[in-house]
This record gives sequence, structure tokens and C-alpha cells, in this order.
Amino acid sequence: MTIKKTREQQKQETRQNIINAAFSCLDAEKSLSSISLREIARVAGIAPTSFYRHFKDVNDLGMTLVDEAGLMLRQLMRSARRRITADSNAIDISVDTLMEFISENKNVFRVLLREHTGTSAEFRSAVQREIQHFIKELSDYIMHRQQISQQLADLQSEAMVMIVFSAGAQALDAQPNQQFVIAEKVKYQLMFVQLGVKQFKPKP
Amino acid sequence: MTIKKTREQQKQETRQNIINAAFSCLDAEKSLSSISLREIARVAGIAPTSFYRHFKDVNDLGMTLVDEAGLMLRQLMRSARRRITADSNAIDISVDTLMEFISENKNVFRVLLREHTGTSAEFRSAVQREIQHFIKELSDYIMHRQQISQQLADLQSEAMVMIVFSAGAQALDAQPNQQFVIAEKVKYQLMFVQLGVKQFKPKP
DNA sequence: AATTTCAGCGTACAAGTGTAAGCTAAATGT
DNA sequence: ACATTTAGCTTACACTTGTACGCTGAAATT
Repeated sequence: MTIKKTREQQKQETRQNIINAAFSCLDAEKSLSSISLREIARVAGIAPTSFYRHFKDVNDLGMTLVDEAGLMLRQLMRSARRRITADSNAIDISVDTLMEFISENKNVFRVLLREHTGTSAEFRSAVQREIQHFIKELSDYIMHRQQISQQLADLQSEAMVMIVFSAGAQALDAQPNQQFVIAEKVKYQLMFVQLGVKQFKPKP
Repeated sequence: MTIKKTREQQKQETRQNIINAAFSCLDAEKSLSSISLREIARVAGIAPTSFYRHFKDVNDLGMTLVDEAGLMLRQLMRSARRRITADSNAIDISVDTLMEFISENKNVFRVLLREHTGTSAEFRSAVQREIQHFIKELSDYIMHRQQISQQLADLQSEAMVMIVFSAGAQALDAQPNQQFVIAEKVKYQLMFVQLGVKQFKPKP
């Protein structure tokens, strides 16, 4: 027996289908600006014009995707930080967590990375906002863990995020067996930043 | 009196017109994949089909643009390094030089930044190669100036380039009066990396 | 039971795309 | 002087795109 669905449930289900279809379309060779409404509709299993019952246009859908991707990433890193113990290495755990996420959710990470430098100013600043949130959360963590000023923590956090995201970009195109090398490399680089800030702290 | 042009000269001139037209088309909202051959032809002042006398297709032109952009950037940084004296700050000069270039050649830098994470695997790896050259040249410089191992220099160089390019991305969308703030910020971040590597060196 | 709402569909159209085919005229080769 | 080459043009065609319009049937409301 199939369960009965209310109208609203059915609509939300279709909406989610569209979102999932979009994420699966946004692969290595499609961006939010190059993808077509018809293509998404095809994969979602609806008529092109039905798309408008759920989103104003592809831009509208795009903003939803960026929000969702950013949220996933921040939740992930929060849970990673909770897993860090007194004697474990925060950098190692964070990097491993993120790299694992990236290789299992390539398209989600790709949306952020691609639209960050994409052709839509609206998407660019939406991604920028997400990244700023991301940086801010790391900064707060760093500040109270390393006992440094907010200014220093902000600078350190931003540098780290930029390095990690760049490594993520590399990982997206790398062979699976290269991912480990990239992860190790980025861990060193993050350590350098951390050491440098620590070294810098005493004399302002 | 207008000088007489040989056929070959005229062709090269048109070719250059196409390249210039392409760079001017590749603004904040156009990528190599979203731009149309007809649009470039329009700006270059030729018929759409004449494009094929010079390039196989837009991909072919794109590779030319990436090569040219990468070359410009490396030449710029080489000349910047020549300007560094014994007591001047290498980071300051390098960052200022690059940021100035970016704000005066937005579209050139944009091509590299955008296609680095773009929708064409061919472009992505072409840009990746250019960036690797860029990193390598900086690494060589760092290695003999800071007297560190090649491994360390490579790691430091890559981290620095990633940080600088990210700052460049920010600068592209920032107000002109914010560019100075971004430049100062990135100088600190580069200094942290440098300090961290120096700190790390003694104990391998 | 009668009425209203609305998610999804099919059709249709104008606009823009890449590029094939063939022409022209001027520069080059002989 | 004549023949060849070729950069650039015009025309043409098959596609894909976003989206306006109106319909339908079932769910929700009354």
C-alpha cells in the first residue's frame, strides 16, 4: 500500500527533486550559468514550464543551492571540531573531514568553488557570504583555543580557509590516489600559518 | 600616407584584434564557456565565420588567452623581483605589483581565476599549468633567498600563491578604496607563512 | 456536494547559437 | 601577365534556449 500524500508534501517532494537534479547536473562541466532550465527539468522528471511553480528562475534555484551547500559545509566542520580532543591534532582532523566530504560530495563543493569566481555577481557575493561565515566560525574557534586577538585570529582563519579551498579545488580534478598527498601538503601549509601567527604574537 | 601592409601582417593584426576583443568581452559576467563566437566577432569587427580563419574554435582561442595571461603574470613578477633590493621588503613589493596589475588588467586576471575552476577540463589544467610555473618561479626565488630546502620552498610558495590569488579574487569585486585594505591583509598573511616556515626549518 | 485552487502539462514562438557552402577581391607566386 | 591562394563576406540551416498562454484533473476549501 502506498501512503497518501497531501498536496503540500507532494510539492515539497518535487521541489527537492529539482534541487537534487540540479546538484547532479552541476558536474565538472556545468555551472549555474551554463546549465539550462530544460536540462534540470528533464532530470527532475517534470515539464520545463513546471519549474516555475517552484522557483522564479534558475537564479532563484542557484541561490538556494549556494545556501544549502554553505550550510552543509559549516555543519560538517562544526561536527569535526566537536570530535577534536585535547591531545588530537585539530588541523589533521579538520582537513581529513573536509577532504572526505569533498570527495563524497564533489558537486556540492564544486558549486561553491565555481560560483565563487563565476559570471554572476549575485552568486559570487552569496558564496562570499558563506565563506565569510565559514571563516568567522573557524576564527572564533582559533581565537579562544590559541588565545590570540580577534584580528590575528581573523587573518589566520582567512589564510587557512583560502589554502584549504584551493587544495579542495585541486582535489576535485586529481586522481583518487593523489588526494592523500594533497591532504598532507595542505596540513603542512596550515601548520606554517599557525606557527607564523604564534611567532608573530609576542611583539605586536 | 598609410603604410602598405603585407597579407601576413594584416592577418596577424586581425588575429590580435580577435584576442583583444575576447579579453574585453571576458568581463565580470562572461566566461570562455559562456561567451559566443558571434559576440567576439562582432567586437572584433569581423564576420562570425571569418573567425575560423584564425582559430579552430572558441576553445582554441581560449587556450591562447590562458597562455598569454599566464605569461604576462610571470613576466610581471619577474620584473618585480628585479626591483627588490637588499633592504626592501620582498613581500610588499610583490603584492603591490600584483595588485596594481590586477586593477589595471582585471579581465586578464579574471580569465585565469575563472577558468581555474571553470567548466572546461582543458582550460582548468591549462590554468593549473600556468599557476604551477608561477609557483615554481617563486619557489626558486624563495629557496635561494631564505636558504631552505626545495620541499619547504615549494610548500611555502604554493601557500603564498593561493593566498595572493584569493585576495586577487576579492579585489576584483571590491570597491577601489578597499583594495588597499586587502593588500595590507594579504601582506600579513604572507608574512605568517614565511615566519612559520622559518620557525619550522630547524627541526625537520 | 459544489466551488476554488494550483501543480504539472503541451504547444508555440522569438531570439540566439555554431558552422557549412560558396562567393569575391586582393595579395602572392610563377 | 596570368594563375593561385586565401582573408573575409553573405546566406542559410538546424538546434537549443527561456518563457508566455491556456488547459486539466485532483486536492483543498466551503
